Amino acid sequence: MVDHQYAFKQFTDYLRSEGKSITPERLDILDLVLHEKGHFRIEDVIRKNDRVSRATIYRTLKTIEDAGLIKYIRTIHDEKIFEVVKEHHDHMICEVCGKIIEFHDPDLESLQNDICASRGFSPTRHTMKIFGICPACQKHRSQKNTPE
Amino acid sequence: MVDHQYAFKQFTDYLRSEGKSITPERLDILDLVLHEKGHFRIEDVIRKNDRVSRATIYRTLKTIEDAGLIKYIRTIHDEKIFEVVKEHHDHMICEVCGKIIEFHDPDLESLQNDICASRGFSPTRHTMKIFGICPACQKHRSQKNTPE
DNA sequence: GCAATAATTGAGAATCAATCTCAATTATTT
DNA sequence: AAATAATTGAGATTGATTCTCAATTATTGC
Repeated sequence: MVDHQYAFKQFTDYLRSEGKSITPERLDILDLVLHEKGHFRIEDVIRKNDRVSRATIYRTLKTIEDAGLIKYIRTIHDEKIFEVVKEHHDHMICEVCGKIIEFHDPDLESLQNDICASRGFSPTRHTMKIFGICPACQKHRSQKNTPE
Repeated sequence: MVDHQYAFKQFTDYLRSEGKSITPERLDILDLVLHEKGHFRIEDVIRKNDRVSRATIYRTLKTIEDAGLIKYIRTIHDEKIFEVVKEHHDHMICEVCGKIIEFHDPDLESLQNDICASRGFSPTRHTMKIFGICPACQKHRSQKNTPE
């Protein structure tokens, strides 16, 4: 879980450092976003909020993203899915049910650094997505295919 | 480089297996795509082709993608960039000049399989993008920042 | 090869997410 | 509290992509 108070401080610090105003709209959207469980879409934010305009929601999500508090990934169907940034992690995406599983592997991180170093590339960040079938969907499948 | 003749066979086989027609439009687009050097955008195909309609280009690129001959990645600016599928590889993307560097690392592949196995996830494919600064842009930067 | 059938194409309309415009409003600065 | 600067909202606009459907072309069965 993310510390809301800390996130708000990070956000307001960011806004001040950029000479941007601290507005109720921006704080409302951040609050809404922090209360989202896991992953959410822009339309979720638009639907759940009856006060802030669509344009401001788009603008504000970009601002929150610039502040480093949220980021998005793309599903197989090219949908933008946002999430609150916690510690760095990568994603497994189930092709059957769409479930997004987060994982982190230190070996993967160091291997990536090695790969970059050997090619003179200076990495700032990366994304890795593994598509496949999650454990639950594997079970369903084998049940379906196994006659009794 | 990709063997064009083999690619055409793979494409026509795919079309037949799906009950789809083999049309000059489809073959033209595949031919154009195979002649693209490296990475290309849909608008490149639209511009370079004066015969086939925009709608058919969109439809056909999707068909060629379904046939497994091309795929796309997203840049930092969310642009769709297509490429002809060769052996599997991942990407480094320069945040300064936009250059796309392909790489392949067997250790990375086996590590991914290990990670999936330990979580009961059955992988079908993955994408990995490392964002950062390419060797050439690093050189430019250090030159700029170094007074003479 | 030829008719019957099925699939594809093109032109432009439609859609959809995202962005822009600009006057009205609100936050910040002094 | 006034002056200044930034933001907001409503709706228009954009731009990429998809859809529609009549006309065209490919495939199938003889």
